[in-house]
Amino acid sequence: MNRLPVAQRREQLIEAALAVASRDGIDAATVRAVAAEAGVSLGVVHYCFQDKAELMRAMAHAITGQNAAGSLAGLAADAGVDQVIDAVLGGLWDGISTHRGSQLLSYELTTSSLRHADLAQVAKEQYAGSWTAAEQALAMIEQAAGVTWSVPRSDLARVVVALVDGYSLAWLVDGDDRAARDGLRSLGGYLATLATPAPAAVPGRESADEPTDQRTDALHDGALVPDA
Amino acid sequence: MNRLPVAQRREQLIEAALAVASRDGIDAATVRAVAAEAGVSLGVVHYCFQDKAELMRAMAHAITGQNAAGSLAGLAADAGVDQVIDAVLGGLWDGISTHRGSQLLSYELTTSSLRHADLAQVAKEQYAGSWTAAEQALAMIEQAAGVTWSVPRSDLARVVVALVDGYSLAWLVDGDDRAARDGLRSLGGYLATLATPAPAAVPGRESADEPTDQRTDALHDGALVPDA
DNA sequence: GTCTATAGTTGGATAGAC
DNA sequence: GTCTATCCAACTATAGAC
Repeated sequence: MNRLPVAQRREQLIEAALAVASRDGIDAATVRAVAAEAGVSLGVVHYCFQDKAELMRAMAHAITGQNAAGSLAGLAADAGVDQVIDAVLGGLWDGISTHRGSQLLSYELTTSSLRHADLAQVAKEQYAGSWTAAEQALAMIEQAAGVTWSVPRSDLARVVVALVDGYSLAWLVDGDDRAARDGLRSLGGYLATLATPAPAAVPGRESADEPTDQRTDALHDGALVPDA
Repeated sequence: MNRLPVAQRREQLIEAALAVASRDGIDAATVRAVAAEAGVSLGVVHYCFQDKAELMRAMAHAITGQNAAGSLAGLAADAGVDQVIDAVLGGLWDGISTHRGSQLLSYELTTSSLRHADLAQVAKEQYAGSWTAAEQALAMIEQAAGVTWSVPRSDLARVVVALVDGYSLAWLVDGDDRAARDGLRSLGGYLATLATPAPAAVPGRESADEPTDQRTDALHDGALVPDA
């Protein structure tokens, strides 16, 4: 009915594809189903996208974009390292657990990408995006809490992404939100373990405690495992 | 050609399904493709399995079984905790990295299971199996190295599985075997952190070092992040 | 028990009217 | 730009000959 410019139509179709795929799975996101969801006819989709793979790539690009955006928001004012870390990880998990379908779709996209040459770039972009986002989050923690990491940020980012992936998968399977949250709090405790007061950034703050004791305490508090 | 008893024919078809799905992906494992791989005609598959879902369930059961079996083997004689842990994790990773297709198929099965009611049990069985296998591996480490964990085994198992999953996914995407191995060695260092000498098992061994210092040293050595 | 043949769907892609 | 109609391929599943 409505006559729209192609670019706008594309956005509408990508949105529809995301809706269908998040709700019913990647296999259900057929060209027909996407067209129906958007309320347009089959031909329109093929007019806007060369083939189905291009639609899937566009959809993947959209979902990784919103994932990256999600983890950026909501960082409180400067507080203790533990509080800042917990806030970031908590916000990250809220974003994940309130979008179960999207999260599952992300993994479906990853595995699909690893099988089909058409989508080869998708998985690489997903993880490049995740690692970058994790590094940025770590950088924000540094800035907000006035600390630096005793380990390269890129290595730390890889651990965080791996553990979040692992807990997300487990949560998708057994739905145990508590276990995931406890696991992430433990990861937070472990991260605090690796934070040391920044040398010059915030003067008049480095007098209280030396890093080494802080580490040991944080380890006992939570480390990577839920409190016994 | 050959006339086989049904049970044997089923095994052959399951094997064929695993071959196709590991090589070309779960979507390529159609009834037709499995029949062709096994060298039988289409009707035979429907004679042995009620429908495709039953074949997929059987295939999933087979792959989780061999995964569990894989992590059991190869545990050296008693040595230091670090050596035993590294041996177990190393063996685990060898099993994963030499079967890329199977590993990817496992994740495809998980996501498929989470979408299709027909396969609802598959993912639950996968993770029940993984967690159990991890707990058993942890128990074997306890026995072989003469230690106990300062944290519930079930919690520890969940961390191990999550991290292995996360690193496996990342490795499937970027193929960085080094990063995965380093990450797992770090996990090993972290696990050693939580191991304390067993109270009564091996007498004449608890005199040297008290647990607390051991923890701190292990943390500095490796923890969860590759050595800087 | 095994095969061929075929029914019945579904999905990707295109042609051509409007 | 949009829609209808259609082609073609691939899939699951079954029926029936041998």
